[in-house]
Amino acid sequence: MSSTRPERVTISDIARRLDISKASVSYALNGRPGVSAETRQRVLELADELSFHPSSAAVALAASRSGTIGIVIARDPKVITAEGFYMRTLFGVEQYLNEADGSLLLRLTGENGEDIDVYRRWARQRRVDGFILYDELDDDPRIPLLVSMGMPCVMVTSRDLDDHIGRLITPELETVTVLLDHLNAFGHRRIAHISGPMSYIHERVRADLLTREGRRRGMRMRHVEGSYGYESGAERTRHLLTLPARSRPTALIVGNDIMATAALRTAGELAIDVPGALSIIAWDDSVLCEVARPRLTAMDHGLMEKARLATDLLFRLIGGDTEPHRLSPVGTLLVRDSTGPASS
Amino acid sequence: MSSTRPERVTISDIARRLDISKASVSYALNGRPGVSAETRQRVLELADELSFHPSSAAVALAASRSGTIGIVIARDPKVITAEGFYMRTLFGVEQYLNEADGSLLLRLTGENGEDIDVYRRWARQRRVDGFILYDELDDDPRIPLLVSMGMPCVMVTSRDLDDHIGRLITPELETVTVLLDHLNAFGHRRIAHISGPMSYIHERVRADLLTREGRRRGMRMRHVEGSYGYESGAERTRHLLTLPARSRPTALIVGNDIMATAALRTAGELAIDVPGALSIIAWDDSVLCEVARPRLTAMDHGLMEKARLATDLLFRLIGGDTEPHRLSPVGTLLVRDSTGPASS
DNA sequence: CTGAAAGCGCTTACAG
DNA sequence: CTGAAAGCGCTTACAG
Repeated sequence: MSSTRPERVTISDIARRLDISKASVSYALNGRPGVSAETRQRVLELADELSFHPSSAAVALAASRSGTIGIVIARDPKVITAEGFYMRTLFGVEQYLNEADGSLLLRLTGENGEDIDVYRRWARQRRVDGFILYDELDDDPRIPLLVSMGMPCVMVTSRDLDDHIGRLITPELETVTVLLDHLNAFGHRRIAHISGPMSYIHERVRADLLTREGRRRGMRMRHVEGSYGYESGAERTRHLLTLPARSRPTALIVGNDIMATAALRTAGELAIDVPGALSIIAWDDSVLCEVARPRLTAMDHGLMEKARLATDLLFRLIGGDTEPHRLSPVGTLLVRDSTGPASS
Repeated sequence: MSSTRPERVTISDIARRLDISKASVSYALNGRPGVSAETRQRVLELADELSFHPSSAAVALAASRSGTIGIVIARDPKVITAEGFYMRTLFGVEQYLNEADGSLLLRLTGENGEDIDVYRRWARQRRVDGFILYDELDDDPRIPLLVSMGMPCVMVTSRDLDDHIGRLITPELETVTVLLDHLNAFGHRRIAHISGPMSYIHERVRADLLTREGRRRGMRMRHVEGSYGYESGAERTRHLLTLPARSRPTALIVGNDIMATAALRTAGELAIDVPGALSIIAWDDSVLCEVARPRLTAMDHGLMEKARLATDLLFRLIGGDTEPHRLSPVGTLLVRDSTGPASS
């Protein structure tokens, strides 16, 4: 490819040119004690001049840390590319990494459990220093696996469990409260929740809280499970909106932006006015929600900030911190045009 | 975090237990000649039993290849999270990587040129074996930088240049032909192109080809530059649709899905019927196009397949291949509801 | 504050 | 076919 020889600059080169030991160069470069201020200065200058960057492999091998974290996403490509959820999340992670000079090893697998092998391999290979985990499952197999290998990890989840992994916990009750209060103020009494797959802990937590808190407010709550996909959202909505008038919901809380968009379209096809005859809320905001007509009321969960917090927590754990749980901030309801007074 | 000691298994362990040399273990594991079939077999079995995975750092250091490729995306987070372009692309890369057992180091930077530092650092650190580059610029600074460091790279681009880096070239002429023929068949004579930033080579190539090929067909072509963002798409559309009737376009070719959605909305606001009075084509397909009403006619460029090809090409280059240019397949026009016969 | 040395876990000529 | 040995480029006790 290239005619120029890519001459590697190593700490040996720097040591030789400065006539000091490699150890001193290393100490100077890493800001460790053990060198005089003057020596440190000279090393830093020469390193800069030669635009020296340490071999990541050598550092990783010697110090047994790679400076990189891993994220493995096991989701249907179709949904994931449409949702924007993960892209925002990745951006948040990257913002942190850009400052901390860490890096991200990313793997997108299908949803057939191939992910677990990737975790095992990366951990064994010491390719990463730790993982951020999403989409917690019941008896999630990743947790015992990674714990047994001594791999630090942070689960971004809705459940607070004392299992000694890091957890960034989404305060779902607060979200549920915001949503229900919003609908309550509009006088809605019959509310349906179209969730994502109940195999995800966070969906179960949301469904449970929604049911409990809705009933506490005297609402009639109904829950149906969706898959996050467009078709599934459309189908569930059609089912709900063709129920007998007296049990038909006047408001829909929909698990993601795609299904919420589907719900909106389906209402349109059934000639049901939104928000006149039906209110719709999307659990996650995105361009889809902005661009829909009427624009969809949605929760902004501050995904980038959340991801940044998760990354920070993981780096602390890797650094030896022992306080692994943290609460992520409450989101904001973006009240747009798809919610209004109850009709019946 | 964990109470269990994560006992590393190394090739020394395997060598000791089998009473052979580390070299033999290495040869056996890597499928190299130099060991008897029987020894190889025993090594493989024991490795499997101990679920041995070589330290990636040690391999990288000794063999000076990391098995990972780098992608640095320098784009506005807002656009990137909405577009779905990159998420599809990443999925294509990952599909290849899942099979080739490679990995992806990903960095999302802003668009202020911070990316170049990341390229330099990763190359110097030998963190990656090569890069896939997107969004080629005029006199793109990444090319001389990476070439001078002997870093293999593949530019996914629209321009065929003989500069000895890998290039996966999109056949833009074919796309332009498909789009114009489609509009031509509907009798459109006045066509406007809302492009992305002209600083990108691919946008320039498209604008030039569109102008040339349109004129060759006797069409009146007009080009305006957008930013890929929603507002920009809306603003440009408003401008075009409020031109005097005789120069007002009857069809819009819009540089991405977001701006196309904006164009559709804006037409709606101006009470211009789509496709009755105006046809709209999106350059890139996405859920946004599917979900819009009317559904947007759009090009499906087979982004996943393209990304897979790019990754394959890069791996070949890393492996020493010397045929760095390749054509990516032509896309398909998804004819939906936003295009129809010209009105005037 | 500084240097000599061992070691991280592999790969790769080089001899047998 | 097999083994002993050097080396990849760092870090990190350990002595001075």
